[in-house]
Amino acid sequence: MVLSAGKVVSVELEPTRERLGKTIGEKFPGAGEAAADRTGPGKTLREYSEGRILSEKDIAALPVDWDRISPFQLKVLRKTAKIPYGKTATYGEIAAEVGNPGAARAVGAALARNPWPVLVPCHRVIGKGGSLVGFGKGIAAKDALLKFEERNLRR
DNA sequence: AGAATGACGGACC
DNA sequence: AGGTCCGCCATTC
Repeated sequence: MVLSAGKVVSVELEPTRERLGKTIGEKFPGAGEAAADRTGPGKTLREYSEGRILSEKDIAALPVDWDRISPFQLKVLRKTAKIPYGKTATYGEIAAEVGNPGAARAVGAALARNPWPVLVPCHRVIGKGGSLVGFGKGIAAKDALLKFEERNLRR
């Protein structure tokens, strides 16, 4: 996870120092790393990984730099943030909900550049009919995240 | 300004 | 089920 001016700028599923360094250096000069902070986004991400069921409120509470993204992507991310833990929505549904029915493909493009994967639960957006379509870290990772959430809900 | 680019979706085979 | 083709839409170069 990378913070810039106290706001979440990037989240890595399996961060390596090389990747973080690359992200920080190339995309967000001046940003700092907050992988293990005890409060704020780092804490939220850690709790998620430990199985805590995050609510929409938890996501909304993140000090996210909403200015860095386009108006359309902003709408898509906000709508995505409302998908309940363990539930899923389709690209087409998100498109319709942000007022651009038919822009399913564009929704995919917007989510593909989600600066805060996992925290803004883009892994809960799937293809119509339940197909898992793509995911930045791979279909397997997407599947794993959904299974992970199902398990936690059943506990 | 125009063309290329996808984490879509629907039609068809 | 799986593969191709094509129309869509926001973004990027």
